[in-house]
Amino acid sequence: MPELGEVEIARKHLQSWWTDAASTFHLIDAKVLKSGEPADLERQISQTPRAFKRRGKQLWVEFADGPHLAFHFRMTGQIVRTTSPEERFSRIAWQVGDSWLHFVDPRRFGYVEVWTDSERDAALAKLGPDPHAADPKLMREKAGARQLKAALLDQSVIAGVGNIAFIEVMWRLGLHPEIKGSQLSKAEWSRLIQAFVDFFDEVVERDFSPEQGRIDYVNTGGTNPFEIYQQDQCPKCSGGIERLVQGGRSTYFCPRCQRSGRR
DNA sequence: CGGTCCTCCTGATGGC
DNA sequence: TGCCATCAGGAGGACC
Repeated sequence: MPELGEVEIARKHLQSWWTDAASTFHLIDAKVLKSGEPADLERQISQTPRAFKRRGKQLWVEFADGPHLAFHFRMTGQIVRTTSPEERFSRIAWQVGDSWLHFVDPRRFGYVEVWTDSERDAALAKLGPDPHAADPKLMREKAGARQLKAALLDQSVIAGVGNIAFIEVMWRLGLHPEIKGSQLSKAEWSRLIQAFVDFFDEVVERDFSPEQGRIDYVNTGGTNPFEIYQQDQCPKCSGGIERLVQGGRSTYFCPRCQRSGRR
């Protein structure tokens, strides 16, 4: 799944579900293995994991010995636990005890990589800090003259923010979505960063359950738990939500409640 | 540098 | 019912 909160939930799920070496392994769609050989993947997945780690939307698993396994979910990837080796859109399946774990990804934008230590370090070097570790002064510099949306979705500036988090947080702070980073003071940058920390904490608090086998949002027939994203009416003023497109991505916002920084 | 468009892929949804 | 357009949580690259 997509943003920091859902990836953190996937990390916690793997941690509670993948407690032993896999006994059976199926690489159902070899295309999802972006780097490394199928044999490398099978060898690692058949070991007992030592640590489950995450930065932003990047998840990886470390083992006592050998390379690491990295997961990136992009738009529609997620980790699912079932009792069957058959699962719709499963690209990789492995059996742990009585459970089957699946890397499920209908659109196949997501991928898995086998990482050496130096490959891991190189991948992480391209990512900015998680929101809780972000420095407002540095953030403001790295945002440059761009619109906030472009800067915040740039994973090298801050890691983990996606389209939904951007939309929800801008509404919470009353900021117009077309505002530029340079229009915000350092104090306002601090509030912005804290709002992302709060938003992602709430997602994990609301949606993580060790027993729950999957998460379904908006586009998969599930519910929409968000206040502005793909909504019609503003919860604050009851006015209509509007939609605009920035960099090819939809932005939903309330033109009455989000006037701050309006151009 | 910044903005826009396209691409990867497969589905759900709504209009006609 | 069928057909077509549009949109979808991400991100990299081409191009102006």
